[in-house]
Amino acid sequence: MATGNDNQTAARRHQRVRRQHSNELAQDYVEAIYDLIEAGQVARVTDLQEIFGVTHVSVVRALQRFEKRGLLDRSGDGLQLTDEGRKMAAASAVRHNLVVDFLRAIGVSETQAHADAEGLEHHISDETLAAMKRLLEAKLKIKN
Amino acid sequence: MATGNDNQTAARRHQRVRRQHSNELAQDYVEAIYDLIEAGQVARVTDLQEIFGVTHVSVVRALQRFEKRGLLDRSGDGLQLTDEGRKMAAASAVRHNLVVDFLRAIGVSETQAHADAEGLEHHISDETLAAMKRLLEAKLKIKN
DNA sequence: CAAATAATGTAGCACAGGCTACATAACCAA
DNA sequence: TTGGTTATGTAGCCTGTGCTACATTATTTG
Repeated sequence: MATGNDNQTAARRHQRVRRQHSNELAQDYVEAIYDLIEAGQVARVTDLQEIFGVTHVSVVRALQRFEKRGLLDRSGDGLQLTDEGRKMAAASAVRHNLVVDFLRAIGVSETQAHADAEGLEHHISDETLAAMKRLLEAKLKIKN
Repeated sequence: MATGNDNQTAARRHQRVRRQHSNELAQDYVEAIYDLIEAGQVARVTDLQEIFGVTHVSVVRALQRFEKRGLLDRSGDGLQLTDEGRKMAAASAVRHNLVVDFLRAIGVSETQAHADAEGLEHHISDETLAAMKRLLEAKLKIKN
């Protein structure tokens, strides 16, 4: 076919998805920490444990990895993001919000839009994001 | 906010994403095997190794797990799907194709649509899928 | 036929990301 | 002050999903 469905192309696509997976948790963590700080709270292990629905042990282990990766700083009282962590969080937030808005715009319920966005946001290319943004703006224009 | 952003809700969303992840590989495998068989080929370890871009060892280990889960049968010459495996493959294929068509419809390139669909298809709820289908049909109507 | 190649398998390692069980430390309350 | 509760940490286990290294078997080819 003309769809680029040879094995090599498929392999590249699957490798990309695996790369995306290995970044998902980090993005979710920095985003959660970012949101907590934005809300004027001190970001703690306990908060993350509740947000992600895992034990505090899983949170601590993840935070250790992410600290090593230079995304955050656990030396002080609450969790702090590094510049890189904040950058990643901001990018994730933009992506996340755009996906939610887009899903809402095509008629998905608030609840489901938020739920789906959680999984989808990590697998959307810049090109697709741009397409969603275009459609979102076009749709808004129609509504006015 | 009214978006259901309390911790418990967030936890449920993240737990759902983790469940989706634990099924992704199985879905990708049965879909690949299904496609090979549909194309009149004998599905072999080698094919999957090329399609997924991993070593044959990773394929063999994955196949062992999926055989235990009752999704496929490795007793014969080529790989065969069980009824359950075939059912999963068919469902995945429908989802996958709809996502590709939808992305194409909103202006994403063929190449990128196929690439993104690979990651997205596992995280889309029935509700969102239905919304995409509606928009797809509406768009087609406009085009005619 | 003998040697190379392809296909498949096993052994054993690494890392991510879950978990329980157990140890502290700090704080709060009777 | 002593005894629970909360927050955080470590030790150590499991599973999934990658990997390399090393068989084995079948097929192909000089």
